[in-house]
Order: sequence, then structure tokens, then C-alpha cells
Amino acid sequence: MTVTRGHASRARDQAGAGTEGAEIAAKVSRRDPDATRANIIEVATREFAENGLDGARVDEIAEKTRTSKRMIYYYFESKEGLYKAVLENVYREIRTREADLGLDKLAPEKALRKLVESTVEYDDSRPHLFRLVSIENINYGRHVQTSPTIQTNNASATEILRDILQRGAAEGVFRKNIDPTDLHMVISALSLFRVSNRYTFGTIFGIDFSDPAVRRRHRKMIGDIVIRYVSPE
Amino acid sequence: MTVTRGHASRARDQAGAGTEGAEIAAKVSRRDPDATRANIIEVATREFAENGLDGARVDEIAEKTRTSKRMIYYYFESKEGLYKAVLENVYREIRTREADLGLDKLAPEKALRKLVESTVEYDDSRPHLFRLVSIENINYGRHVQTSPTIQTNNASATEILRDILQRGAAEGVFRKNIDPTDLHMVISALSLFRVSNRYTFGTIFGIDFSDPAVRRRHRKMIGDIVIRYVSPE
Amino acid sequence: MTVTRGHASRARDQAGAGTEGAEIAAKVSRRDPDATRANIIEVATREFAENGLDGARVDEIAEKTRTSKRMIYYYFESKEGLYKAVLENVYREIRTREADLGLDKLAPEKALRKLVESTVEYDDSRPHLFRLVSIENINYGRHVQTSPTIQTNNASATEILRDILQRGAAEGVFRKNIDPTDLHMVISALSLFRVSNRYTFGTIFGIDFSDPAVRRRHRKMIGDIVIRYVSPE
Amino acid sequence: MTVTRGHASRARDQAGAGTEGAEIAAKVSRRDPDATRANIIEVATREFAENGLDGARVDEIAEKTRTSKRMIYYYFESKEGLYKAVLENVYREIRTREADLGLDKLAPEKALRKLVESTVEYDDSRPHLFRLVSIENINYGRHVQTSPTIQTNNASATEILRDILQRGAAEGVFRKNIDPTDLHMVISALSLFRVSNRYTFGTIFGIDFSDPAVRRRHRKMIGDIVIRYVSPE
DNA sequence: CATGAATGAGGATTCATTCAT
DNA sequence: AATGAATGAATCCTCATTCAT
Repeated sequence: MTVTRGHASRARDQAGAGTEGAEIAAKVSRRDPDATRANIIEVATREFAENGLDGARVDEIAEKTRTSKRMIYYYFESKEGLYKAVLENVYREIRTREADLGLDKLAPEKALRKLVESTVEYDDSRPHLFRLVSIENINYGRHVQTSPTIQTNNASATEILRDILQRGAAEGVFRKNIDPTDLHMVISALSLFRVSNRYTFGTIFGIDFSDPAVRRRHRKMIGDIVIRYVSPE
Repeated sequence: MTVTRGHASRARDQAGAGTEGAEIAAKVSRRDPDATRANIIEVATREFAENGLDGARVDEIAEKTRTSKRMIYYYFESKEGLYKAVLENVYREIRTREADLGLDKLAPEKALRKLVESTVEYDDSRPHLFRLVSIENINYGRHVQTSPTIQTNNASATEILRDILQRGAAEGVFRKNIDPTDLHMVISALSLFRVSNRYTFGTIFGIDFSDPAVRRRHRKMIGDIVIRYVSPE
Repeated sequence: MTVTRGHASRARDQAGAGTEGAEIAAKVSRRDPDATRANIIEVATREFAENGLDGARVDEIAEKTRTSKRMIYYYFESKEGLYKAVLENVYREIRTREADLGLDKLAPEKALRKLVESTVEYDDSRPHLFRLVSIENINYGRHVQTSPTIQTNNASATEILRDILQRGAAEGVFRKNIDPTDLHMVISALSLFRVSNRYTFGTIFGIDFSDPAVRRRHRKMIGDIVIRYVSPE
Repeated sequence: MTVTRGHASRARDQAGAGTEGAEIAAKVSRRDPDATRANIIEVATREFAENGLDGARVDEIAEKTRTSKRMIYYYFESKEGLYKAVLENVYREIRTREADLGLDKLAPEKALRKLVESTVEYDDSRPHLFRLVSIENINYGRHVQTSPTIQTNNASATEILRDILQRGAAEGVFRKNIDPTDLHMVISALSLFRVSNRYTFGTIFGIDFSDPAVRRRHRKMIGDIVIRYVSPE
């Protein structure tokens, strides 16, 4: 299984010139390339997230779309091209998150806990996005590796953390020398596990990850873990 | 259809090391059902781990086997049946680990850190086992759910932790009321993330998870995190 | 999945007779879905009639077709779907028969005998159609039962009989209270036996059902039987 | 699909030396060849009758048997050999019927009606036997043709009829020149149709052939038809 | 007599993709 | 810009039969 072609989304990257992109997508019609494209991506995201790269079916995607199978090939050139477009879109969604949490206005400790808790909530609420991340890892990250967009834009995720850590260290409430990337990994790991391993872990240990009470318990625990880790002493 | 012996991946790992090892490896198949089964499982484990349930090809598996495709169906009835047998074997391997660490003879803190560190090392050294866990989660844990073997045998993983936590609490070096299952999740999450998200996280944040130095840093960090979390105050 | 036109077996039967006939026969397939469908049905009818539902081979059917195996699945979804389409076509052919015999213009007795004799001739001349009926009965009528088309259209076969019987009864040449459906069964049974049991009965009792003299003798006999049955006294 | 081998039942044709063959079959055990053979035939009869020659599975037959698949090949050499043995057994059962009806002691008319009615009852009560006859006809009577046993033994079925017809003709209650074989065909046709076409005819014309009232009506009708046909005038 | 293991050849079906219009 | 028809190359699976013990 080799990735060929590649640059699927060319010409369409500037899509969604206005802000109402999403709304337009709702009532797609012929002769509206942006909407058609968005509609395909939307359907494909669902299908790939539910069935994996190999498990998803082009026919199935096409059928659930407002257009035809031919259009998928017209816009994305191949199943893999479509998958890659979906993946880029997923990472775009993921990174638009941390934006407006206003963490820079909070005290370091509060900021950090809020970051952790909002991460847990967000990851829990968008399982399909993180299923796609799992799928991409099962595929050896082959598509992330060939997507400059994803790499350049998502690395910034650690910036917010770096800032919080620096402020905390300056104030003496956090230890020095905590690596922001490693801490980001810790938070991601703890939060994502609840999504990406929920079925096996849940089945074997009898935990219902869809139970809000469980989510709150975990959210608190993960916050505690992170705070304790960065604290002095 | 009976599950027999089970030491599937041994043969290949250390083939020809001893005297009978070579003999077995040489002409396994002919009229030796256990060996035939084991050989199929071994090959299939590799193929499913590398390509996923949908991505793996029965033909490919058969070809790499010492027998024929027909035998796969003879013993496992279907591709999914084979996958399930592989999964059960994987979980069997995973659980046989913690056994002889001799943790009960160590002081709680030492025991816990040793458990964590050995987990990190083990997970890092058997990525294919945990790829299969990821794959199973993408499949909604459908097969783990229908496998009594996996459920009954693997839940015991928390027992060791429970013991350590109790001893630590009794000695006053650990907090009371730490839930062993939740702590098991924490350790698993931190350790597994390094395996199951290495490609995307590694690519985006420029971390080389195959670097031993990185592994040691992470091993230490995860140990610290866990110890800090269970410590009083 | 829509059944279109339907004149499947025409092409082969009289190919090249008219002017367009030759043209159609020559390059049927290319982008002519109706012709493609019809061609598949035609070939499949022969193959299913000769080998049964289980005995027929999709590969064999495809090979004798102007298109490929893939097209069979494109239009009929499965071997069974194709078989069902064949069966519906068979029943369509069977029922289009009695139409233009002009029985309503004949005296009841003449009409009835003509109906019987034409049935014998027809059944004898299209053994493959009735082999398919036998095959369907061996399959417990499963497909006829799930085909509304067949059920609604073929029940009308008794209407013609009902009319003849009523006229005969009114004229006093037939008994009253002869059930048209039962009489239809009688005629069918006597006529069809010659087709559907010809091999075993012919072999055991040394009768050559392909001998025209035998056919004429049976035709006469069946006519006599039916007339005698409906006659007064 | 070509018939090869052929003489399946050799060596075993003298089976069932005693009269209690059937009873022995009930409690088969290893080391009892006759019982083993009878048991296989019994199971195979059911399987072939239900699924046809192509539809029946050797594995399935073997599984429902008290012995193993190997024994089928040991005794019958091939699936087709087994089928042929089944067929011969079926014809043996069929022909043992008319025996004790004591028709020669009845007046011709009574005898003929009794023959007809008992035929209808018998055919109705053993559908699986006649399904096998249908199946054999779908197979072009290939096996009946190569089975001397069936041919020599079953042709006698017309003897009884010939006798009745002669007596009737002598007494002046029947017409002369009624061909016994043709009359046998008529009776068979009318009676068998109820079994071999019940699914298609029943579905299309809404007749429930399993209804005893329907059976009685048909039995009476077929008797009437036959008597009327042979009556003078 | 009896059996579980093994098998080659075939058989139905699916899938991503392209073509003609 | 859009579409229904068409396709080759897999892909999973089944079957009657034979072999070693």
C-alpha cells in the first residue's frame, strides 16, 4: 500500500473565503464547488473515523454525499488523497481550539489546570477526531509526514504551555526545567487514552468511559497529576 | 476448535538457539497441528499488527506461513476468527509479564517505580502488541468484548497495583484512596502513548521515540509523575 | 435496481433477421445498459436452467456473456439476485403466452381443447423454462415468494379458464362447479410432467418424450382427459 | 460436472441380510458396517432431498452421521456415488409400496380408485422421496440411466395397472386400448404435481398444499378424472 | 475399520478507479 | 461541472477429496 500522488487539495486550499463556510455547506447545490468539497470532506471524515482508512468505502462515502463518486476523484484524485484532506482538516479543527481560553490572563496554576480540564472535555467530546489520529498512527503517520500544513501549524500547541510554565517558574509555583513538549505529551496521553483505548480498557476493567461522572473523576485526577508533577519539592 | 499450547512467537524470535529449536523450526508443519496453528498465529500477528484488520490480507498471511491458506480456514474459520485468536494470544502475552518482577518483595515506592519503568520498557519493546490494541479499539473493541478469555484473565492486572498501594498507604508513604484501576490507566496511558501516538506526535513535535535517550527521559518522567501523584501532601 | 425493458432471449433466437437486429447483436454491450442486462439474463437463463441454482457458475455465465463478471454484480448484486431476475423473466415469458389464442371466440369445448393442446405444445417446446420452475420448487419457492411481480401477474392464468368454464356451464356442455384453479392445476400437471419428469419416467418405462408421435398421443390423451372431466354426467 | 467411477455400492449390495435392518440402524455402533452404511444413507437422503445434489455438502452429511467423512468415501467412493446409492434406495422404497393394497381382490373401478387415492396419500406423505426424483430429473436422469437396479425393478409399476385395466375392459366397465404406461403417467403426474410444484403453484394461486382438506379435495378430483377417462362412452 | 489433518482448485464477491457522454 | 456504466485485479472463502497414522 503506497501513497502516490499526494497534493489533493490544491486549488481548493483557499476555500471558505467568507466566514459562513459551514452554513453554506448545509444547503449545498450543484455548481458550488466549495460546498461540494466541504460536503465530501464532512461525509468522508465520518466514514474514515468510523471504519479506518482501509475499512472506509469510496462507494459508501459517495452515496452519503450530495454529489457523485466521480466528484471525489475530481477533487481529491484518490481515496488516499481524500483521506489526507480529511486529516488536514481534522488537525485544523484540533488546533483552532486552545485559542480563546484566555489562559494568559490566569495565574499559572489556574491556567494549567484549566488547560488540562478543557483538553479532557474537548477530547471526550470529539472522539471521531482522535479516532482519525489513532488511524493515522496505525498507518505509521505516513500522511502527517507528507503534509507540511499539519506539521507547521500544530507544533505551536506547545507555545501556550511554554508560556504558562515560564510564568509559573518565575513566580516560583512551578519547578524549572519542565519541558513543555514532554508536558504536552503527558496531558495528551492522559486525556487521549480515555478516547483511544476506551473500548479495550473499558471492557477489561469494567469502566464506562461514557459516564459523565467517570469523566469528571478522570478530569480531576489528570489535573491533579499534572499540577503535582510541575509543583516544586 | 481448541486453543492449544500457545507459544507462537517464540520459534521465530529465538529459532535455532537450542538443539530442538532448530529441529522444530525445520519441518514444523507436517501433521503437527499445534505447530501449524502456532505458526499461523505468529505470522498473522505480524501481519495484522502491521496492516490492521482490514488491511491485512489472508493470502499474504498464508504465503508467509508454512502451510496453506486453506489451513487458516480449517483452524480459524475466517479472517476475523484468526484475528480474534491473534488478539487473545496478544493479551495472553501482555499479561504474562508483570509476573516475575518480584514487586511484592520491594518497598512500595521502589516497587511502584519499578512497575512503571518496566512497563515503559516493555511497551516500547513490543510495539506490535500495542498496535493490535489500537487496532482493536478502532474496531470498537468488538472482539475483546466477545472474548471471555481476555476479560477474565486481564482484569487481574490491577491486583499487583492494589497490593503496592495498600502497603504504601499502610506505611504512610502513599495517600489513601488511590483507585488502583485509575492508577493503572494512568500508567498505561503514559507508557502506551509513546507507542501508539509516536508517529503523529513525533512528526509534529520533532521527537524521536526510537531514541534510547528519549526513552530513558520519558521513563524517568513517568516514574516521577506517578510517584508524585500517590505521595502524601 | 430497476428491471428495464426485458426482451432478453429475443436477440439470440432471431438475431440478424431484421436490419437493426444485426446491428444490435453485433456490438450490443458498449454503453447500452438495457442490452447488457438483457444479454446477461439470456445467458444466465440458459445456465441456471441447465445446471440449477447451485450448479451454475458465475464465472461460466460471465464468460458466455458479452460483458464481464463484474457487470453481473453491478446489475444484479449477487448470484441469487441474478437468479431471481431470471426467474421473473421466465414467468413473464410464460404468462405472455395464452394471450392471443383467441379462445374467447371459440365454443367452450373447442376452446378448452385448444388451450390444453397449446399448453402441451408450449411446455414441450420450452423445456428450459420449466426446468427453472422445477429448480425453484427444489428451492422451496423461496424466490417466487419474495417476488411481488411474479405473484401478481401470474395468478391471472386462471381467468381464461374461468371464462371458458362459465360459458360451457351456461351452454350446458360443461358441469357446473368446476374450480378453475384446480383445473389449471390438472392441465399443468399433465402437461408439465412430460417435461419435468421425462428423464426418470422415460428411462424406467422406456418412453421417448422427444418423439413427436409420443407428444401427439399425449396431447390427444390429455385433451380427452380434461374434456371428459368437465363434461356432464 | 461429470459422473466418473460409478459402482459405489459394490460389496455392500447384499447388506441387510436379515429383516431387522432398519431396527439395527437405530443404535448403530462402530464395527457394524451395515448399520454404518444405513446411517449414512439415511442422513444423506435427507440432505440431498433438502439441498439437491450440488447443494448438499459432504461435510454436513458427515457431521450428522454417527461416523466420519472418511467412511463416506470408504463406502461410497464419492459424493456422486453416495447420491446414487441414495437414489437407488429411494426407488426401492417407492416400489415396495403398491404391494399390499390387495387390489386384485377388488372390482376394477374400486381397485383403480383405491390405487389413485393411495398414490396421492403416499406421495403427499413422503415429499422428500419425490424431491429426489425432481432433483434427478434436473440432473437429466443421469444416475437413473446408469443404474440397472432402478430400471429393472421399477418398470413393474405398470403391471398392477395393466391387470386392473384388463379386468375392467373384460367386464365392460373400462374402455379397451387404454395404455397402462400412459395411465400410470397420468396418475403420477396428477399426484406428484402436488408435491413437486407445490411451492410455485401454491404461492402464485394461493393454495395451501399442506391443508388436509385440500388434499382430500384433490384426491377425490384425481380419482374422478382417472375413472372418467377410462370409462366407456 | 476409523480418524483428524491437510489440500488444490475453484467460486462468489468486492474494491478503487476510469471511461464515454 | 457532473454522471451512470464499466472494469481488472484482487480478496475472502468453500468444496470434494486424500493422506498419515
